Amino acid sequence: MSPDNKGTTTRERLLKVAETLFAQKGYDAVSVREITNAAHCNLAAVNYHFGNKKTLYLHMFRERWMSRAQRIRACFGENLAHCADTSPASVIKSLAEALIKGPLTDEERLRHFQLIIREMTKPTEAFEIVVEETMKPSFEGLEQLFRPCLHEGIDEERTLLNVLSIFSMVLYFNFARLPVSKIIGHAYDEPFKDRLVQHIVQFSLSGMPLKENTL
Amino acid sequence: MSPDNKGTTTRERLLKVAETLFAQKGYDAVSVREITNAAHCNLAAVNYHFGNKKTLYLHMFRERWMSRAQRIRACFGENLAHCADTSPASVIKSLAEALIKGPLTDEERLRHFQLIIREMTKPTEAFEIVVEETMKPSFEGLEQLFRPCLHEGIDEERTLLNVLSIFSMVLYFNFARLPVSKIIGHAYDEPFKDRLVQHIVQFSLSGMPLKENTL
DNA sequence: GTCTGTATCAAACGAACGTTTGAATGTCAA
DNA sequence: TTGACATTCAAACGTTCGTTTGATACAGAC
Repeated sequence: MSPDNKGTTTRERLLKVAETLFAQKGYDAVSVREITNAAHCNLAAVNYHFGNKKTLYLHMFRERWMSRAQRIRACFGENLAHCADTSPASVIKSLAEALIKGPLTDEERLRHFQLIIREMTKPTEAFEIVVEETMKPSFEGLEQLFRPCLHEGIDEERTLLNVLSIFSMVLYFNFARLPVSKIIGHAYDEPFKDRLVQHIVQFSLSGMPLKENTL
Repeated sequence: MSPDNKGTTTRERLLKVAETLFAQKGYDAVSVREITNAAHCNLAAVNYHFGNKKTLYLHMFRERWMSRAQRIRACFGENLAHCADTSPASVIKSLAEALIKGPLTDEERLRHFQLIIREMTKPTEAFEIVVEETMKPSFEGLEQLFRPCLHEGIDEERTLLNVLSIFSMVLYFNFARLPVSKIIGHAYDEPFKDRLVQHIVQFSLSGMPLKENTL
């Protein structure tokens, strides 16, 4: 047994290994044999604990991905609570920091966004759950936070477009590390993440049609 | 033979069908049999014309994807030429229109961005080519167009981050149609695309640290 | 001890995969 | 008409896939 497998059940190891492999390679490119080998268990374990490969994937998404999304949302809430106000500047900064520097390790964050990108590109049953339980509530929450600070003429759709645009940047800078690194010419280190947060906050903030007295 | 296959060679049909299927399902999820059935030719045709499945994919990317990227770049150039100046407003508008309303049909555009997202998520040999021959030149060209209009203190990295942010929005709103449609509550019709272009231009423009006299 | 249920295992299942083969076509110059 | 070449075809190749099976090990209850 490798050291990171001590004290864990076969079920937990399967979920953990499956998440890493599915994120790296995609559902179809990962075989059950590859998963069970990496989890140091028998081939039949997937069928015993989860019924089949597809159900393993869905359980992984529900039990691991969703809880991580929850941790990010909680971190956003804490960040915002530490701010003096709920101005758009505070909201965007709290959001960008939660997503880019937040509670996840670099590896976790990479996996997290790889998985959701794969779901967006080729949706499974997991996608519906994510949209309804994570994305919609998040976006509507943000929309309500921003609304009082936007000009009265701005309708809901335009507000949502603003939120989606912020989200698109966060998503892109997280999952497209490879091309971004190649284009900017250096790695994704901590100082760069700081610059990234700063950039997203500044870029998004000035991109929004704010009233003048709301920073 | 279906009507859209008249007057085409087996090779061309294979490339076309392969592109659609690879974009929809991803490389691993598409079998050679599925491709050759859809192309109305024999199973062995892939091996005869391209050697193997992987080489078919690479040829498809080189011959079809790259040429489409070229068409988009050409459209951007034409859009910009029709403008009175090369101000950031003109550049961003020309870019957003080329990418969102440009020379591609809706289907082509969907496939185009699905394919590049797949390459970003799980790079193959095709990815290196795209970065070097399409993305880098495009981004550096945009960076040079923007540079004279930005404050002197802005270094190259921040300029690139601005360009990448614009790109991230375009990319997101093209490939993530499904979640976007669900969140905004209606389809991706022509009026919405107009609103999208308008939004991206306005959002990006005010997000950039421009000198005051450059619109 | 015996029984019961949980968990793991090696081995095999049929199906689908990418690829290869060799014969059967059609085409066109000699 | 013949020969050379390009293309298509049905059939089979060996491999890997997801899944199933039946035996085995081991716990705690009675």
